[in-house]
Amino acid sequence: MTEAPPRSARPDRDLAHAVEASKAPAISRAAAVLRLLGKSHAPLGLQTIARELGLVPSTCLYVLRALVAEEFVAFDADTKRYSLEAGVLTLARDWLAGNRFNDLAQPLIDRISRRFELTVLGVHIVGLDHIVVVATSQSGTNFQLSAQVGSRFPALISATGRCIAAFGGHSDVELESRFKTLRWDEPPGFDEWRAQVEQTKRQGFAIDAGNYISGVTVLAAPVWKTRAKMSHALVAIGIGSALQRNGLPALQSALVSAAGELSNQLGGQVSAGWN
Amino acid sequence: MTEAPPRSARPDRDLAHAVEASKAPAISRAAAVLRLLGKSHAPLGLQTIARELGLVPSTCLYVLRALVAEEFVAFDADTKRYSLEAGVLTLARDWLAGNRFNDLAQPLIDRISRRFELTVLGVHIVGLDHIVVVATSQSGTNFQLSAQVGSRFPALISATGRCIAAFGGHSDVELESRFKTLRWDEPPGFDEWRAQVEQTKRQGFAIDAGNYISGVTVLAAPVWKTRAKMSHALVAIGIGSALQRNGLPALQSALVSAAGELSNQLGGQVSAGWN
DNA sequence: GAATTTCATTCTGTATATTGAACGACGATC
DNA sequence: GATCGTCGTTCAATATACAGAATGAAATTC
Repeated sequence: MTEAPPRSARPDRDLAHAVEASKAPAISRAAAVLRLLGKSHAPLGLQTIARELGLVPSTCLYVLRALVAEEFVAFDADTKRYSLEAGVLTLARDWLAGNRFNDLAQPLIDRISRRFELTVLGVHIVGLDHIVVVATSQSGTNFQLSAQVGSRFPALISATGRCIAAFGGHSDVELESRFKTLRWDEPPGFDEWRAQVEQTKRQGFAIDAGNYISGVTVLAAPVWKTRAKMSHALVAIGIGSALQRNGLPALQSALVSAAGELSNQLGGQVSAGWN
Repeated sequence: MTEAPPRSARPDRDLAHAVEASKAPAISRAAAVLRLLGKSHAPLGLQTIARELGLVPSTCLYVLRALVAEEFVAFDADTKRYSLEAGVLTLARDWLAGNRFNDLAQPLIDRISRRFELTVLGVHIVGLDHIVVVATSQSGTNFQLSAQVGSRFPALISATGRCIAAFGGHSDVELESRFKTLRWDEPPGFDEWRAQVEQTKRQGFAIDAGNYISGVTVLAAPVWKTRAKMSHALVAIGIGSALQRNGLPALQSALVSAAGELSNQLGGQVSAGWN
């Protein structure tokens, strides 16, 4: 009778692993809770959260209480439901304040966005497997291909991915294993992709012609914090057919030259700002 | 002999207290680390962080490692220094996505900002002692009085504070004790302030005429999520002398009417969005 | 409106996260 | 160029955060 079909069936094995390895498991749990609340489209109750993450309810309760006390999580005393609190905005502002890339990149991407009437992003390469959008600029005229600041993408996807593969200094075996996990609208074969990466090395920027999203062309140019380390990229996103007409070569050189300018500015002064 | 004079003299007694009371002290420590890194204008080393927060270095190291693993903290392997990582942006985006107030408020404050040529903010009331700026709109023409999204202020400061005092349902003793901790350019006396709060109750909005910042006038109108609970406020900020000329009464009614409209929209549908 | 499931929360013993000292390595100082 | 100070890191003992059962409250069902 009490059949209890497992609703979510996936009590977050990654979390279990992270908790096991860490010397501060409470922090892993807290991070998992925050991300779960972030993904959720509505406030969640204690049991739901615990079930979803594979946590013991009592432990989960203590985690939530601590997060509420720190103003990262909001608690509605009437409904007993939890959601993200505005405190997370403060951290984001602090990060942006200490980040020179954004201040320098914004005017450059604004200019390119206006001139070519498309969406331009600044992205930050975090770790070895993710990138985060940190600056955006959309031309009002185009029906905008929008991406919000804070969005995360797999490192190797689309044009940015080819840049990272070309300039990130990762081993071939690692590239191949990560490549297999990617989701594309129209996936390139691995050999085909390898060839495109090689071309990216030669020409200094990458193109994704409809692979990631059908009909959408993406350009990416690398930005170097130091000579050795590619830290960011500038990304232009437009409708493929429109781009062919409006002078792809001009966009390419504009993007590459802006990225180069940024690299110089970031590499120059070492002491102020740190990302 | 081992006198060990305390360098920073203030190893964060609040943190010590929070850790003591909590059943998940690691989370309090992690939050303190994040906030410290946020405030800092440069990456920090392990010892510096531990000293500043009154933590044992080894414990602090484990906290930092966990935060790095969760991509909330960046670690420079060369300099062994820690700073905030872009992962915090993702949480902020998630919060914004689940928040109907912002979407509804932005066009309204844009309109008021353009019409009266001043800075208009949407603020979120978090807990009993802080507000957070969640939306901003600056008129390009004025030399902008800027405030960034994510900025935190004491709940009772300036015009917003008078609104919270008037409509927040807090006890008089609590109001007085919190009032004493505030920092103003030109502090009002407590009795004077009480009278202004009473006036705010009657007229439905608040004015700060140069108290918080000399020469700057601030208006605030309350936004109600439910009949009982003031959850947000709309805030207009301008140069005092300019405001007197440009029709303060018109601004007042525009602000109050926008706040009322928001209250209706937020109170209406209960199920979508939650802040 | 009573019964029953589901929820949030408290409680207690134990596995373990935290502590403080010791280690090794780097950089500054004289 | 040797010494000293400071840094990041490891390790073993123990104070304690956490898992699981028990409790009470609140919906939900019949």
